[in-house]
Amino acid sequence: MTNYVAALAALADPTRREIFERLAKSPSAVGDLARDLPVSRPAVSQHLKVLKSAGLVSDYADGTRRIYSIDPAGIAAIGEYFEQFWQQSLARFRVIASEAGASEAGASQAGASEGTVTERATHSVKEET
Amino acid sequence: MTNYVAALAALADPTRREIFERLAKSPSAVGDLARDLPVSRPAVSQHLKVLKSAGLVSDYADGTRRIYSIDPAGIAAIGEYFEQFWQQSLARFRVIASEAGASEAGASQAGASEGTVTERATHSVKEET
DNA sequence: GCTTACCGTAAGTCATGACTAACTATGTGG
DNA sequence: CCACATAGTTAGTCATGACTTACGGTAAGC
Repeated sequence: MTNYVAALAALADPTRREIFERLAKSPSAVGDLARDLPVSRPAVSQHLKVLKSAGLVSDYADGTRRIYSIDPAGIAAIGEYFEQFWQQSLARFRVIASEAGASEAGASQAGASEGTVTERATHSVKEET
Repeated sequence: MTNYVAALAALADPTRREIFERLAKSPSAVGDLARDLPVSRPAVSQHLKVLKSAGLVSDYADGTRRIYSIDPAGIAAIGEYFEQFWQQSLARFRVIASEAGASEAGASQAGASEGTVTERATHSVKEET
């Protein structure tokens, strides 16, 4: 877990998230990224600096160019962070569901339907009013 | 997936993250949260509003008080978002490692964190709503 | 060596949002 | 009905950070 705080702050910015998602599709140089983005090249450089220090991307030199690609470390850090809360939310949810029965447990409007993580929730919760 | 964008933006703020983590430990009222935090009660109220619209917390009335607790939906949204990139980063990593061999692939030093999140990727359970 | 291409850094501007203080609204108990 | 307690809302202030322009620095081609 490199630093989930930095990773969260980094991906909160739309431009940075866009850069990150493009790098997830394919590694790219700074200029190539800036060419397809609505911001200047220095802006992209600054964003990459933030992403790198957050452990979300890594780079290497190729002549005068620098090729950036995503780094699994940062993703893993965030994954572990939320895994922790996932457990806690499950425990809480189960307690409320059992002791409160059908009072206010329906407060959470489970919008998420399918998805690996959501399934683990609905799998164990089993709220049979 | 409720809205991973809003969820990421919400948890990027330190105060909001602190509130969220406290709610993960135990559901609380607004005043109780503000009493243990270095900010005023209206500030907590505003943060809770953001967290709620991001699907990260849910609330219910208890007299004049409002009890807030974490909502699994928001966590699930972020989980799914990163799950997607986890796959891509793994694929990328494998390609680079195999085709580059020992050139400059050492740029990304993320071999350590394989276990934890990888498990989640393989955990695809399924169920019907 | 000199030019060209590519990138990072510095300084400065400007908008977003986090915060407080004052007010309003609603529920509870005498 | 009145006093109290709790919480959401509004207006305004202030700091953080996202962006651009200008500059410096390094590697490749002629």
